Amino acid sequence: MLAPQRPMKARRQSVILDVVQRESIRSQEQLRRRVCAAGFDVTQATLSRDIREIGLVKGGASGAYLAPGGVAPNGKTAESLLLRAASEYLLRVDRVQQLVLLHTGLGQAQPLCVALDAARLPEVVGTVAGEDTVLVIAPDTRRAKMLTGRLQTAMGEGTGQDLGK
Amino acid sequence: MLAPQRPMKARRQSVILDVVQRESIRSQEQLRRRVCAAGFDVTQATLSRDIREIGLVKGGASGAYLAPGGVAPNGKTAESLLLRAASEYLLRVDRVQQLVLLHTGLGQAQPLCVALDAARLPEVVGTVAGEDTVLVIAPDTRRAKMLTGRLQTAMGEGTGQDLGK
DNA sequence: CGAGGGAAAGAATATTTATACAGACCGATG
DNA sequence: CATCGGTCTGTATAAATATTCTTTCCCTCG
Repeated sequence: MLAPQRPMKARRQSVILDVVQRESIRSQEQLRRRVCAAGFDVTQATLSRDIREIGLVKGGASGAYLAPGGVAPNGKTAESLLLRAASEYLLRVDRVQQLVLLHTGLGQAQPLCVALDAARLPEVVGTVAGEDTVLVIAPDTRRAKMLTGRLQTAMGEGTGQDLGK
Repeated sequence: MLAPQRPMKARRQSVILDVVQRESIRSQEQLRRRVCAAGFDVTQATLSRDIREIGLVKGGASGAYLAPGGVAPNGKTAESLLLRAASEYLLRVDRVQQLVLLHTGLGQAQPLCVALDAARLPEVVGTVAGEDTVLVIAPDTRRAKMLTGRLQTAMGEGTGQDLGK
């Protein structure tokens, strides 16, 4: 033990929660890298214990770690909230004609969908939130493409595909 | 493999869901014993795959497997409710590429849609319920086919519930 | 001050879970 | 019928996770 350990554990666990909500974490090793990058030098064993204490849950279709209750970030303007939600929840964007599929971690489609609705973008006619995906119906293919690009930018880097089926 | 494997998988997964809800299962080996006892000779590998498909989640304070979305106190799972809803309302299933159309009697699309959403199937990205039709968007054609088959089976099997209870 | 207790965490390891691979089994097709 | 394509599964194994054991650091008493 080198580092001081007063509120250490609590802060670390908070970081863990944050990381897990921000991106899709599928192993403790992957998580460890993130947490280390955030300045906490931890081992897998400790993470295993932390995860249990926090009550994180692993599995679902995505196989990622999830926070049980879901998340509710505090309000900003609709637009900035959407950007924030996109950067936080959005994992991938696909488009099929005028339909856009937004992929998130399990249970995160709902908050993203709410943010998207609230933003009232002209490209969005309607949305349907699944468990880990939001279906967005755009007026036409052109605007679906616009939306796709916009969200991919917000996401940070576009990993999505654009199948024209 | 000697036994026939028609709706095998679906039944087995349904049993898994039941077992997991009935008692605290903390490992696949433990689950395997229960499922075997229910008449399904199955290996850990298959359970691992089933668990992912069903969308079960492991962790939390208990470290047990959980059905996402909480547990119904009366013991009815979202899955069994869906089977019941399907057998009751579903008249026909069509598929067009990755879109699945569920036909019901007038005014019955909504309840079926609710059941479908609650089941959180991995093949279901999102749903839109009309008056007598539910549109289901699957991630791709393959899973749309899976869903189609599954629902047609449920539709044919009248009373939905399985053996072993 | 010097036990004694307890939380915290690393190292090593046991246990558990996911996966690569291959075989069996349809169903459709030519 | 032979073949191809798909799904489903078991076996063996890799990968991931939980746990045991041990040490280090505070505290709190006496």
